[in-house]
Amino acid sequence: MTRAAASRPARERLLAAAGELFYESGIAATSVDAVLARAGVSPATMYAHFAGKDALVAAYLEQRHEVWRRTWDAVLAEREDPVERLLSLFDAVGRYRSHEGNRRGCAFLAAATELPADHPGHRWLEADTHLLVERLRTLASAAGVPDPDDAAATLLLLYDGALDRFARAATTPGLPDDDPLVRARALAATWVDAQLAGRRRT
Amino acid sequence: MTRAAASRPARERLLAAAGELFYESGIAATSVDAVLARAGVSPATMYAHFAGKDALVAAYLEQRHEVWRRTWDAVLAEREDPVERLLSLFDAVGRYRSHEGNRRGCAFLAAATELPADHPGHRWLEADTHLLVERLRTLASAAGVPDPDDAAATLLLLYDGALDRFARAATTPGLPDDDPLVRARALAATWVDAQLAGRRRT
DNA sequence: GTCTATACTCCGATAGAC
DNA sequence: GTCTATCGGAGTATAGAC
Repeated sequence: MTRAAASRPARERLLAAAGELFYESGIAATSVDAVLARAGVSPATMYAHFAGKDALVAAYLEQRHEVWRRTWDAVLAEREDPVERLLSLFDAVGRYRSHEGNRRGCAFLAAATELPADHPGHRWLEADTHLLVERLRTLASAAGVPDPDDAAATLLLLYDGALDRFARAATTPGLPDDDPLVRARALAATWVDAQLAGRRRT
Repeated sequence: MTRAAASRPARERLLAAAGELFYESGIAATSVDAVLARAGVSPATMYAHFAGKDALVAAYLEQRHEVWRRTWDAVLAEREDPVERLLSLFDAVGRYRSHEGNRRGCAFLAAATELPADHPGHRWLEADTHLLVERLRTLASAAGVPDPDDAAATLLLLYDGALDRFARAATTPGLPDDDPLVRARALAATWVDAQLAGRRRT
């Protein structure tokens, strides 16, 4: 019984296995063999679907990017208040994490430290940052924040901080257990309120 | 001319080479051979000083931890105002980065995503978090912040966020160029002021 | 499309001389 | 303490049959 359930197509099983192993153990530390074993796929089949490990890594990152984007879309679709829409970033992270079962930090930031500069997967790291900055800028503008660029930079800082705290908690269990997302969201809300109050006074 | 200047002892050259390569290219992606080549040291010499790659990695992390701690110590020694001492974290990061020439993010968080849970270097990742939390808690208490645990958690979040923005900037150059440390420090200062104002009113 | 078996490179670590 | 030379194993990728 070395094979996984072969009901789903091989490509799908490979991506699922890669998603778990790359995220849990790191990309460089995960061998192709390990992915093959978990997916229950032979080497030749994998190389029929992906040009090599680099291509598999890129597909893994693309998959995460798409799921994350759709998760945020879904949360946004539930919000009407402009400020709530701006702060939806933190709610979307919470939903993404609970849905995907992510215990560690941000897969894209982890990949950024592991991949060489010319790796094909780099495209998705840039796409992640681009999505965050552009969307935050647009939402901040719609919410009436005076300086949308400034708002995007501030919320991105709080977002990164919250995700890194998850990574820290994974290595050092003895930390205070409060939810970094709640903290980051609260700080963001306070900051946005101050910005809007400043605008009203001006 | 494949050898580096052999003036310094081999162990020192190995640590210097490891410090550059592990940080720039990642730990798992850096082979022992690459470290040996840059240090101008033969394999046998390295294994006379370090039990293996894991031990070299642990020594690399210990070295970074010590330098970082001393840098923060030096900045703290220059500050007398309790609030300035609490915020010195961000100034210390700035000095550490300019001194060490770090263009990427936090070496400890990067290592946390790369190293398996039982790696000997894990001790220094915990030491890093422990130093941050304990020191921030003590400094916050001295500054008269009502809830020192809360303050430590908030400043740690801003600290992590700033460091991650550096990692992001390394992968996506098209971002707004402002200094994340300045932003994080400003947010921290505002938060601390609000805490102190709240205490005075209470 | 998928498998078994294998080629070949690179890595981490060691043996033994000086 | 330091070197040269090399071993054993793991890793990525391919060949060829079904």
